[in-house]
Amino acid sequence: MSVHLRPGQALKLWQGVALKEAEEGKADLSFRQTAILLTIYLEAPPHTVRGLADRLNVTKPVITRALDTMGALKLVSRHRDPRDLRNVLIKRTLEGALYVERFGDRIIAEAGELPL
Amino acid sequence: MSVHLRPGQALKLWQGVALKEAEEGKADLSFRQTAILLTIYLEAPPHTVRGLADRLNVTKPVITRALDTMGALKLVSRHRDPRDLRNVLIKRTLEGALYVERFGDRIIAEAGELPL
DNA sequence: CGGCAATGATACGCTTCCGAAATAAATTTG
DNA sequence: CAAATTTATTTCGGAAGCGTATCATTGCCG
Repeated sequence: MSVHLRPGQALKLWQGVALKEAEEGKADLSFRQTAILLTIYLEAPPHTVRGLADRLNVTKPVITRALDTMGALKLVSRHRDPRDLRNVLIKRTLEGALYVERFGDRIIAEAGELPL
Repeated sequence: MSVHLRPGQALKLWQGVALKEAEEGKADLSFRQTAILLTIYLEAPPHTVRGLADRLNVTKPVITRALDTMGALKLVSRHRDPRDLRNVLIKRTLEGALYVERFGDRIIAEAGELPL
């Protein structure tokens, strides 16, 4: 049983989630920010500024700024790496985990309402 | 055959699309902008500023500004309604249609690569 | 030790975006 | 026709984002 989507379904799914997120969302994250957040929460640590910048093919200030805003929203946190003080390790937070979980639920709910 | 997603799959799907869009995307649209764009392209016209503002539960200047930037990207166009000159009708463009179509394809491609 | 590389943050000028309020134009209503 | 309503835009001060370039700190290695 693989995940099959027709074009109309895929776009409708995305629209539904974007609509709900835009309506009540505190965040209004961009594609970049969303990619950063989900990468932190879905891929294995450790996550560093450099690593995320390479992963996303963007410059380091982009990551720094995204971490600033997401940090203010308590979605992620930063800690200096004790083993190499140049590094900053990006850690997950309880709030961030809840946000991501709720986001996943929203996608699933939208998918379930798609016309067949 | 309904569209079923498990939490991990849903989030991985979103991450994959967001990653690709962030990597090579010219736009880096926010949730709001994405919702506006997809609503214009998926729902039946006519679309007006007021209508979109109500649909998204945001203020009108938000729509005006989004149309400014998306218009600059040629993703949508604006035309005065000849039957009521107060209204602005938002129309689809060729570029926008191609963008949305390509976006749908990207979602489908990501969905197809999801682990089962 | 001393120079060099690597890492993350910051500065700069600019663009975009925000919400709230004010404005401009067109239509409807009394 | 004048007044009130509707629609979209503009303005305001302020926040946040961008890319490029530069800094400060840390580690590495000869």
